[in-house]
Amino acid sequence: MAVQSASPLFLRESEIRRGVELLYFGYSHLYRGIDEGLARQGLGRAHHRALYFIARRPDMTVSDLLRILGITKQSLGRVLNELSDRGLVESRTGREDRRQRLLRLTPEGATLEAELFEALRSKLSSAYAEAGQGSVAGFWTVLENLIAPDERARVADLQR
Amino acid sequence: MAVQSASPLFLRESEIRRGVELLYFGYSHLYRGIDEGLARQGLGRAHHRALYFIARRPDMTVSDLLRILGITKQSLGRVLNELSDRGLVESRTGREDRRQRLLRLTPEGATLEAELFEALRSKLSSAYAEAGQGSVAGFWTVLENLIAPDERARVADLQR
DNA sequence: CTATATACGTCAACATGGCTGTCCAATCCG
DNA sequence: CGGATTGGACAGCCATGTTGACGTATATAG
Repeated sequence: MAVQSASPLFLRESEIRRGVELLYFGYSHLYRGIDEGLARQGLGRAHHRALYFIARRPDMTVSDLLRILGITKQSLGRVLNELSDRGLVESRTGREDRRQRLLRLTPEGATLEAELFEALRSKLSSAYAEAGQGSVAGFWTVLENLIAPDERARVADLQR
Repeated sequence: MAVQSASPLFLRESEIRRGVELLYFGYSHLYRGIDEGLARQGLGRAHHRALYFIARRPDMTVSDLLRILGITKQSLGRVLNELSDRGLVESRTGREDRRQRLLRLTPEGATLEAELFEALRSKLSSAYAEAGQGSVAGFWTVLENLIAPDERARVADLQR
């Protein structure tokens, strides 16, 4: 076996590990700033995820949010109760189907979400700017292909 | 205000939200398969991260691993104890500095890590293949720029 | 109208994996 | 020698996920 041979297998593994590591550290870095803002409100990342998607799709139903987050009803229930206790989220009964609860941010919730989003925005937009538009397109393409086909529709649906 | 105007601000926010969402769902999907293999051993993601980096850099010291993972000594201690109880990781005393413990996978640990890596590899490599080489380069570039400058050196150091 | 399915909420118990604070032993180095 | 560093350990707490079991309101099919 050749020492450090540039075999396809070796190259492939190295490329994969690079992707794994960049995703891990990039993801970690993106959320590092958020945690501080959340802690000031006594909230955690789970609350942020709910706030984020409710901001993104006002009047989303509970079950839609459950499907997006991929957690159990009980876990989400706790989070939504805490958010509504703090007056950040409110829900109204659905007009067509009165079993549904349509979720919305209150003005206070919208303000908090905007503040947290700003932390994400500043980090991602400077990464976009330094990388250039072509790289951003590649970044999106790889990630889209990483998502399971059956989930892709749900994710794409979020962007209009 | 024009309906759906292509204002720079609107475009920027939409591009940022797209990145946030793709990162979240892509990252989630990448690790979904891993959890099952880990559960069979009674291990969690925290164990996998330790296994992964020890595999990547054999003879890494405990404090190097702490810096990479960004967790506390106590949290890592629990994980390392569980891994060494199961015979997956072993440590030897450093040659130069005898206070250091150099971490290594046992053959069993290496086998498990390889099996878990295979799950990552199959998902990421098919995303790479579908996206194409140009997109992969962009994917790497954006993520590298997303990592804080002071962390970049540590991450780059992992890839040789 | 009745039966069944769905959407949502809730109680209880438990696991994982972070955290803080504190203390200690071995070792290195000036 | 004495202070700094590396690593390990004990105790307790918190956030956020899990299962399982139930209950209520509403929709919908037969």
